[in-house]
Amino acid sequence: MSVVKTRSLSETARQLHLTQPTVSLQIKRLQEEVGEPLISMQQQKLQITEAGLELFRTCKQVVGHFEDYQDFLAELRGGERGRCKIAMVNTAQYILPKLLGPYSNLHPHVELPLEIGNREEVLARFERGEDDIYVFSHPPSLEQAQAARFLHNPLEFIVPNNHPLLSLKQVNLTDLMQYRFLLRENGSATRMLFESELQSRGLVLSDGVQMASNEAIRVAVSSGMGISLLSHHVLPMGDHSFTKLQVLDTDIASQWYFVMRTDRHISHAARSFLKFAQTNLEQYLDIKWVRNELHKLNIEP
Amino acid sequence: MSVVKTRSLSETARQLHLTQPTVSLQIKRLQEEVGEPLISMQQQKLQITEAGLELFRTCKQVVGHFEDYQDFLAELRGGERGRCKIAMVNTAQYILPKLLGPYSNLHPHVELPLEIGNREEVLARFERGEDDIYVFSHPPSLEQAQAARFLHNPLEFIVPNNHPLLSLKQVNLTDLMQYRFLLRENGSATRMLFESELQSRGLVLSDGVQMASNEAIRVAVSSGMGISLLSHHVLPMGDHSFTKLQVLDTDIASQWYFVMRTDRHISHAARSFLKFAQTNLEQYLDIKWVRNELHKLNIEP
DNA sequence: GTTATATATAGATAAATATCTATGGGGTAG
DNA sequence: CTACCCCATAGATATTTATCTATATATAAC
Repeated sequence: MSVVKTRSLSETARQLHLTQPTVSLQIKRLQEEVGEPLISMQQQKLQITEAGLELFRTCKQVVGHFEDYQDFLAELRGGERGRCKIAMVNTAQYILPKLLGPYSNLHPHVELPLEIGNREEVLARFERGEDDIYVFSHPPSLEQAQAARFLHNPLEFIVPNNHPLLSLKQVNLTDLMQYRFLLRENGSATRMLFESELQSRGLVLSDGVQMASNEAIRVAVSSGMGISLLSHHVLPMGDHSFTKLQVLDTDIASQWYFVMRTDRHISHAARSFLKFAQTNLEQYLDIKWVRNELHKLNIEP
Repeated sequence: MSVVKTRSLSETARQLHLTQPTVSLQIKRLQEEVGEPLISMQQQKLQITEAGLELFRTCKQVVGHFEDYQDFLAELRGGERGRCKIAMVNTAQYILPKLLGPYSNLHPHVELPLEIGNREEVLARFERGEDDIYVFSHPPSLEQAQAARFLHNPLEFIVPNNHPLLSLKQVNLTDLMQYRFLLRENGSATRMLFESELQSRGLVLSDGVQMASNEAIRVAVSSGMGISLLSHHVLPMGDHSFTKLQVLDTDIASQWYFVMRTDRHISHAARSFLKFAQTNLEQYLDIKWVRNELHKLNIEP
């Protein structure tokens, strides 16, 4: 490269802190490799041949490509580019987009593929290490898991409008047992939490119906099919097709956690997203429920 | 590269006839060099990371550029591309384009810079080795020169229309001596030839005027300024503003030669042009004058 | 549980590579 | 004509590189 600019082997050697024979030999070998003369002497001046010039152009382009790659790496490292795969349990899909949206606007080149499943499915993904970040209500207590709470998740009882319970002055958990309960499938965090509450108080449901999604349950309650317990964050603000029920002696709540594997490499994009979350949780989520413990995650490089 | 396709280090090793540790180590070192993980294991399957994929793309492009360069070299070697610098004496500029035109159409990517000068100038260029091919009437007899005749160059006497000589039944060289002769500068091949002819016959010109170009001489003769001796090839066919004079006892002619240096690398384009000339001289030049001795040049690689 | 397969690591080695110093030849400029 | 600058070549050497064998580890298949 330098030879093309200086048109002199000796000068090149000086610039590169090499000796002249070294440069001479390098050029000679390069010519043998190419099979064509790359330079020629003309009136004691070194000329670059056509083949030499074209090789020079080729090399410039190649160097350009590697520089582009370095730029790509820089963006990757800065968290401006890359991929951050997130797997979350169903309930979280109502709340996480409030964070993902602003983040995605700030880092448009970061891919954010989302996986949504029930607890069991997300757990399986975690065990296979398919994603960068997992969102659980009840993080697995495996040693490869590091978890940090970020949001309080209060559960609320909902009943159809005009339900008999609404006419009572005050309602206790026991009062609810006689009604048909609509619940998510076994293993769902909400259901686990509810059932353990019942068990610890020695209560038993008289009638339970299993439904596949939070929306299905909400709509079913609205149409009088039964009563249920749902995450506060799942209930649309302006929806009056059902009624929230205050149950005096009961306060069931869980937390949401960001979970990561300790034994897997943390992608720059994931690191970048978590940092963003750590500093912006309060801004994008209802500050009433925010529980920012993201510092517990080991996200520094 | 193969790793990206096979998604397996062992399989790659088999395909490349290497052992698995070799591939493993190579990838490891590549990752250390890049400073980012390029592959990752996921459920026992090898995944390529973003950084890895981007590097793969970069490498494909780089390989592409070198393949382009190989194509360039192939064209260069086939004489379809490159440069063939030709320096010729003034007189030759009337005849050589008849060869250069068809050749250039056949090989549009070959650059054909032409240098035109008087004998002295072209000789200087030859000595400095500035061009690939030289065209002389009287090739230098240096040992670094190899020359091959390709065209007979008869010289013709021209006189103004209605010149007294035209009324003579027959004209001898001696008859011309009393008239003013228009001649090219000293060192011109035509002049050299003419003067040596005069000298060998003990003749002396009474009056000579030196002019810089063949055209100037032709026009000057037409306008009655004197008489001259010019190459047959310089005289336009349909021009009747002057008259050719048959001189009985005199037949002056020279030859045109392609000349090359033996001590310089012959460019593929030059080789290609000379081959073209060798096989097509008769087609593009008046066959009456062609003297094809190009086989004397050592133009095989 | 045993076997097979995939990747990772350590240690050894032969080949290739990048250098250097020393020297020779050709040409230019005092 | 001599000193100087340029490039070319030869010989020596130290480092780097590519590669192997042997072995360990983890997972999947039987």
